[in-house]
Amino acid sequence: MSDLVAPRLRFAPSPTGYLHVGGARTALFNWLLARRTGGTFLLRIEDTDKARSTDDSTRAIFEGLRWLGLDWDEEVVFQGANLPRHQADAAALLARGRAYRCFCTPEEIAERRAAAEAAGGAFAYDRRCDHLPAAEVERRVAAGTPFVVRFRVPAGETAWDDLVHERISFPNKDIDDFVILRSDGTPIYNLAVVSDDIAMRVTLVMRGDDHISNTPKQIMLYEALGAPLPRFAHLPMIHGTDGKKLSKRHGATAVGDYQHLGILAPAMVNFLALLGWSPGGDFEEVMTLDQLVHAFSTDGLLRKASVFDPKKLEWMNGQHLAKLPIHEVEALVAPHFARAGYATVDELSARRDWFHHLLEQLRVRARLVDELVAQAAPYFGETVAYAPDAVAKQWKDPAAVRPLLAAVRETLEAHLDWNPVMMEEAMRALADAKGVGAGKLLQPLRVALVGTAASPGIFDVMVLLGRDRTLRRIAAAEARLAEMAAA
RNA sequence: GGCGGUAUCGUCUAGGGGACUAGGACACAGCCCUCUCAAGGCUGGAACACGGGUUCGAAUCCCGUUACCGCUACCA
Repeated sequence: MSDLVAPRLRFAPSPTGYLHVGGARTALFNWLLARRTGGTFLLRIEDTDKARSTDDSTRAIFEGLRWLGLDWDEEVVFQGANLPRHQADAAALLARGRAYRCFCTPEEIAERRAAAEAAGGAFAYDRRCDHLPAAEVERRVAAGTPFVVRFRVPAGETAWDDLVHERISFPNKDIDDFVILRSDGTPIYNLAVVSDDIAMRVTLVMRGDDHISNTPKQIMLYEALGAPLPRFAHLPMIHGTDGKKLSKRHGATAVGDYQHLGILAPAMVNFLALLGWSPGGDFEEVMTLDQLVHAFSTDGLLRKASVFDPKKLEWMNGQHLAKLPIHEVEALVAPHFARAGYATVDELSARRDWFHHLLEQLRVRARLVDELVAQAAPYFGETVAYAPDAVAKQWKDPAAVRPLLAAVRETLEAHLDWNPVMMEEAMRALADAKGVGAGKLLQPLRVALVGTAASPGIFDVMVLLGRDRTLRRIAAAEARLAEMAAA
């Protein structure tokens, strides 16, 4: 890592779907290293596959990165715009004799491949077009015969010192003379990537380890093009709970899915950072983006694929929800409250002290923003919905509960000073006077106030609700209990 | 099939020859706290894939086996 001085890194997704958690993690590591070392983080959209690339996907990638807080340096590069250079590089390779035209049709290749496989062997292009006399090649080109350009793989071995795997090497004999330019003149992935990485002066290529077998081909291309080699770092994959590559079968796989599920961006980033990387030793797992930047190093990169555990992500989210400065939580969740129809963001900020108090009470009890929003319902509006299970348990004997709640209401009505200490003293005194435990009073009261069996401390609930609304809700509960007793 | 990669609790991981009766976190179970639910604290069960080496000594080094993953396109 000591030789990584201000590296130029890039994240190069193809816009054929939403920003996947695996891609997000790759982007994150590139970004983290760039920010840690004072390097540069570039973004390139690999849209050369026109059939599968969409503008929607491109937008989703931008939005996903922005949501995570991963900002990129310099202008976004669209690979499709570099077609002329890709073709020029292919032509240069042809001119230098490092590549050759191949007139074999896709059908012929497929046939030979099938035959080789039927014979139990592996197919390898036999270089027959490389042996064509120059005059014959000229004749076919002049005649307009379609051709692809193949790279002539030299003899020997191709190896590199991977930042995560150390030395990896491939005997060149196992690598086919791969196509670099299609018959329609467009470049194949490996050529486009190398051409662009050279043009963008990328010095460290950090990507998924599914690219390991592309790497020797790319290294040969760099050498043939006379360009300096970048360093390579191949990150392990992220798998689903069943150990298989993450896919829709595993539920949410796009970062946008988690955003909508109520995961906070800092939690998502924190969770992703710890998949395939570790600061080493004993460390606090809950970290801010800033702490991640300071702790990040390629030394901590792991080789083993990891399993994406949604349970731990939720836990992580709960941790961030509970630890973030309250104003940040407000900014993050207020829009969700607005969407739930409770109040507008402006209305909430107009009652900021109250809202912060509410969030303080709710945030340790929720893991997802959606849960928090759902739990906030009783604090907005006049009425509450009584949950059947809570009613069945705490209002089991309506005839006995009603007078208790009436006594609670009367006691509270006698106090004008609406503070939790006073209320608690009064309630405990009342329980004593009635000869019951505090729970016998407070649990039915909780149902009356929020409609559920679980909530923040009941005295905080009353403060949050306010004196008048609290008293009205108790009265409403008494009425309801009277109906139940009569039924 | 060929080539490449990987292998520590169910999961994320610490570990770089003796400090390992293998540590932490998530999840799970129990207890404490307590007006409920969370949060928090404590406790518990739970792993070095297998077989050979090397060494006085191996989770750590080497080889093999097995399993899993990736690549093997005129996809990226």
